[in-house]
Amino acid sequence: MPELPEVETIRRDLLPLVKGRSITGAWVSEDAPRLVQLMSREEFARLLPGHRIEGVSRRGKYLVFDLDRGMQWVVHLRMTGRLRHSAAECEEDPYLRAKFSLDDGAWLCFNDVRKFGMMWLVDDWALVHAGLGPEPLEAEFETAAFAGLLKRRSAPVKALLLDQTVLAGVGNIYADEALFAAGIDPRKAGNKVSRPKAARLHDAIIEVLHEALGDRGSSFRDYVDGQGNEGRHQLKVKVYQRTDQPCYVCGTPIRRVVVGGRSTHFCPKCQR
DNA sequence: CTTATTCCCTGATTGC
DNA sequence: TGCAATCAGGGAATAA
Repeated sequence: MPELPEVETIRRDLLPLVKGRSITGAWVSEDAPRLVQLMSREEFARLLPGHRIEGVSRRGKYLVFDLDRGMQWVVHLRMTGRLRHSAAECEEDPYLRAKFSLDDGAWLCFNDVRKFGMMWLVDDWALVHAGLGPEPLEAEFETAAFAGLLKRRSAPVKALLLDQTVLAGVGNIYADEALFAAGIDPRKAGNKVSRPKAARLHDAIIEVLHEALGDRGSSFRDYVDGQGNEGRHQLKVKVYQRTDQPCYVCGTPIRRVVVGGRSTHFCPKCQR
């Protein structure tokens, strides 16, 4: 489940390894019919080689390879996608959905068990991410605007944190963790969250994402970084997937409910 | 416009 | 132990 900290870790890993490299070959498995968006996988594999990678950036959970001639190669890992740098050919793997050779002999290997991952080759990637909300770790994520947005919505605050148009990059793990840190019941309607609580949630989101980034992300199931190594933050979560285990603050068993169609973990005593 | 639900996909987990 | 049902979840599509 790569969210902002995981995608950012991959970006930082890959940047020095691929910057300045040219793509010499591309292969997409015919068993991944939905991987390439907006064009056929054949066209994608034909058009990508020859491009030079000038940088690697990120927007929300989207990883973006900035190419020459104004093109962008955009990757979304969704649930189980992994994008790894390999000094040699990608190893044999039944879930390898695509691979890309570079001009220094290295490869980028895209592995995705559940085939939810997506890629685009575009010349105006704003079209792909149109409507994404602010970047939570940038100054554009403002307390007042965030609190105002919550005030205008009646959906559960947890569902709003998962809405990428509200803010970009938060998924199920960090939504639960931020709500715990702010002491807010995830089921509470956005417009019932007080201004001070909304401000606290705003700060908690930033803090939780920063901490997870420092731990190179959370590896609960499938996530690995750009070199194939696990993160460490799964060892430090306070509520996510801790159903029935005691709250670290008050000892009350952590509860699991479904909010916005997603499993949600919270402390019924610390979060009201 | 909003919110809620379904779908995609397959390995891991749970229940009998 | 075996096998079917359920779970996991990001985001698009659909329904209301």
